[in-house]
Amino acid sequence: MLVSELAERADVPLATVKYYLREGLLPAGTTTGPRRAEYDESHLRRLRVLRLLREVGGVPVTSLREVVQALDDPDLPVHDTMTVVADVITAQPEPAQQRPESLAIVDAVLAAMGWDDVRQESVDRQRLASLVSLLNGPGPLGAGIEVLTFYAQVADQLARAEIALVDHSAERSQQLEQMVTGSVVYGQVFGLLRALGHEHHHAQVSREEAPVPG
Amino acid sequence: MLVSELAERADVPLATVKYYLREGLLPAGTTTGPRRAEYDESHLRRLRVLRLLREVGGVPVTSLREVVQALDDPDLPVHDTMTVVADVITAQPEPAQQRPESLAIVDAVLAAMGWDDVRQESVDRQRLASLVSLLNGPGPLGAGIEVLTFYAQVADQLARAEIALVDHSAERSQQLEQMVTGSVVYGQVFGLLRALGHEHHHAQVSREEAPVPG
DNA sequence: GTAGTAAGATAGTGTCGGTATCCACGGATG
DNA sequence: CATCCGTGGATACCGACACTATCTTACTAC
Repeated sequence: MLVSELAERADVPLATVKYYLREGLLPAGTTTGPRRAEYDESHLRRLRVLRLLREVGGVPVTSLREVVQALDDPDLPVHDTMTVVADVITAQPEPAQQRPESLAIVDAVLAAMGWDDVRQESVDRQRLASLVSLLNGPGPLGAGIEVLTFYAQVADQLARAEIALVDHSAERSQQLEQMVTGSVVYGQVFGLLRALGHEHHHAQVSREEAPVPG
Repeated sequence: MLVSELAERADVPLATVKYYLREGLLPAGTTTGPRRAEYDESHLRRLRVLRLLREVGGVPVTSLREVVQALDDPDLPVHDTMTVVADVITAQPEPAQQRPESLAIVDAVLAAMGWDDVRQESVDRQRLASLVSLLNGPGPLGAGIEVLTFYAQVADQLARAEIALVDHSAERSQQLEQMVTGSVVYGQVFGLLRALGHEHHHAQVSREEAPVPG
């Protein structure tokens, strides 16, 4: 297919597709003439993944470049590719200084969960420590090992189920595509369900506290 | 305290504090002279909440204005304030057209959970329907009622616990502050824990699939 | 008095994620 | 065979966003 068809099928403005091509997020089509190039289904799938990460996940374009680099290296094992992706797709730049004990708290939670396959250098581990610092700073909140471990136990249910759902017999690119998009989209889905749960349960306790007169 | 001290205590650039004042996110201090104004602890708390929503939650400044409007209306009951906030703080503009059956799927999940106190007009309900549309569109994913209900059950554990932790005897502003910031920060915390769980469990199955030789 | 800084207003800056324009030309169309 | 639409490719431009810098006036502490 031609680039205009690619854009139309993915429901993305043509100018944006050209932009992604420029940025190296989308591999060039096979040139069939001086002003002609052909794109195939793999381009379409890639484009859909990119838009999903951008629009649903809010992943910045510069991070997308790192994602595609990992995805496009056929010799990188699936798991290693996923760690690269994981380090990059979770929101927020926030470097933020952190109090020293926060990493220890995080590691205690990881130990309590038996999550001993989390890399020491995982960016998410650092980011979590930053958040823990923030929580234990000034303010009404606070994050002890018990609370965090409760959260981790709930997260574990999700993580287990989601990993179990991946078809490990499928080929590399399929697995990765599924895990990357699923991780982002279902992350949002869960967040929304949590918010809806808040709304329901808070309505319940509000009614108990202040019952309608009569 | 003077504005410069306020800025310093919250660890926010003075220019940014002035910007928030201009934008009406932060109420003006009490004027004590033509070029003098006093700020108090409530300003400091407000400023901390604002920064947290911005930096951790990624909430845009325009949405922050709606948040403070709701927070600053002392006659708005806590629960109604929270619904206003909930409609505004969950990420993404994404209007996105949706296939008609998606809302029905979402409502079936809500019914299965007994979440009958979710408002019909909840923005998150709509957003979730958009995501479901996306999931059931082209691509390797797909979201049936069963899967979504599983997610909702996990989310329910979090939502219940989080609502239960709120001190409902505290005064309005305290409750709201705690719920708003907690909802945002712990949302991030959970997301990170989920990612770390993915990393661990995926490492596990990867090792099983391709055991080290020897 | 005089140096320092406050408040308040106005204008400017950098980044991000696209859009728009332009060009030269090849393939489809009549 | 003439035309003209649309292509690939390059470059320039744009609007939103969240600040940031400057400038002015005047009080206040020394």
